[in-house]
Amino acid sequence: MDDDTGRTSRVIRLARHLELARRDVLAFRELDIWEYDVLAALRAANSPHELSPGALVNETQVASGTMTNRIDRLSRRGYVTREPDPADRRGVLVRLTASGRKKIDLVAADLATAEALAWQRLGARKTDQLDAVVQELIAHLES
Amino acid sequence: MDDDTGRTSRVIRLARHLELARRDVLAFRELDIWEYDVLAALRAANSPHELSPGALVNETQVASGTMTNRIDRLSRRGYVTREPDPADRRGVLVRLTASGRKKIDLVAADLATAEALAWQRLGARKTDQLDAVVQELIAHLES
DNA sequence: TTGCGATAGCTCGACGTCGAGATGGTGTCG
DNA sequence: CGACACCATCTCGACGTCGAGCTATCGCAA
Repeated sequence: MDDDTGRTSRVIRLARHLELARRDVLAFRELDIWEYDVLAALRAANSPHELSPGALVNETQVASGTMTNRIDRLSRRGYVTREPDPADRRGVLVRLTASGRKKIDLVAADLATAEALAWQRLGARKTDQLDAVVQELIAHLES
Repeated sequence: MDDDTGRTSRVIRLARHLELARRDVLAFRELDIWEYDVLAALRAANSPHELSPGALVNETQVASGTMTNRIDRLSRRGYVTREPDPADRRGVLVRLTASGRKKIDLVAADLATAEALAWQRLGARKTDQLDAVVQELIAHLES
């Protein structure tokens, strides 16, 4: 099988499996995938770990109304707060709380363990090949 | 970059790009991705090109109520019909119409052209490597 | 045959997402 | 300094999905 449509479909299907596996790992910590995505984006921002809703929209590829809703729910859970942006009064900065940071660090460790194990079975040679190809494709598609 | 969580995230992100690209190609023919998925599954079934709603649920990984809704809309569009299953009076067989078959063949050709072009840029060596890795992973994950 | 647990597909209320429009703020140009 | 085009975020109604529960049917066991 080397038809191009099939290959595209298989990559999409693989990603679906990976997301499902991720969902299962996160379920142990009572976290949804979208919560992980938002918290991980905030964690990656340095210092006070804060980003604007707009930046989070770009990172996670959802509509603006969806992000408003998600920030609301994360803040109800105590993982983030909405701070006024000192540099732009229209703006808001979503900031990771101490509790949110503890949470994301915990689940990130879980995920790292689980996924390291999964990738290990493929062997270093093949994961390297995969990395090279995937990164080249992403680099091209995001330019 | 060779951390395992990052690799997983990148594969998921790549799949998202591929789906978006697919969406754009299908948009020219006024077809949604979910419509393509259902019609393609039916097209792959041989002879009268029919499958039960349950089989379509398995193929496309959506909830049963969602599939009912999708079959309704596809049948309103004239692409499929609901036939009684002669072997089981509870059952239904969703059958591709002539119009539906024409449609799926057309868009499948579009997709093949577009994606052949895209993969070509990667080079045969790398696409082969990708195929090998992706197929091994899928085989493992689906067992 | 009759009883009954399993199964197929559908119904429908709850919920999340989308995205156009509203609101208030910014900053540039004459 | 106004005027105005642009921008960030939130609001809210329309829509699709989910999934538990329903009805009709199946098929096996007694």
